[in-house]
Amino acid sequence: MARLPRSFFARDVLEVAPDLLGRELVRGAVRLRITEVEAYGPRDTACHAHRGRTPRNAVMFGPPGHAYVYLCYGLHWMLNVVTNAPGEPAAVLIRACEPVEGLTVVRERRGGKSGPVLLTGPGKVGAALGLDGAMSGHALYRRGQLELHAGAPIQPSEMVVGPRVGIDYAAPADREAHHRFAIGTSAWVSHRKGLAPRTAASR
DNA sequence: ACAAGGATCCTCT
DNA sequence: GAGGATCCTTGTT
Repeated sequence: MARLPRSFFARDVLEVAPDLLGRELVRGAVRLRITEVEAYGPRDTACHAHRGRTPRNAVMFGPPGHAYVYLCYGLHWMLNVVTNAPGEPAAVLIRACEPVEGLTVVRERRGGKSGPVLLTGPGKVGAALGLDGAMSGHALYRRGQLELHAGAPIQPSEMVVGPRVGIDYAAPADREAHHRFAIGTSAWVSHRKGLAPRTAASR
């Protein structure tokens, strides 16, 4: 299966995020279909980069198509995909996936669990892929340790949207913005209550 | 050099 | 629904 080209990522984060649904993350024997994402962009107080460039978030200011991996709460590694033009910090957080291949390895990395609890949450996705800080900055469009394959994009009618999770520190408008996107028909989605079909008015 | 807090997860109740 | 785990990043002294 084909990797997504670098040009795929060189668009606005709000365009790339929903387009990542149905795409596939590949690391070794593990292949995961993306089911839920969140967009974090420039002029967004929920984004790690909103106060400017720091050692941690520098990757977000770099070229699109690279992984931004960071440690959350001291123990969870989170995977983001950098978008937009260089100098314009933005990234898509991968919040949930559905296993396609390598379920045995995923179970091992996730403490022997099974079912949606395996992969519904950004820390779980990071664990299932065996990620850590060494993967931050890695180019996803090249052949390598971690790749992003084209898979199959979803139908617009399958998509549900809602506010992002765990960003109480952000400005009200950013907290309420519907920047979370998921596959409504999938069981592999976290915090489903906050999600609903996109209305005509919100497009 | 220090203190505060975090884009979460798991286990209990 | 609540609380602890666990440690890095950041802003401040």
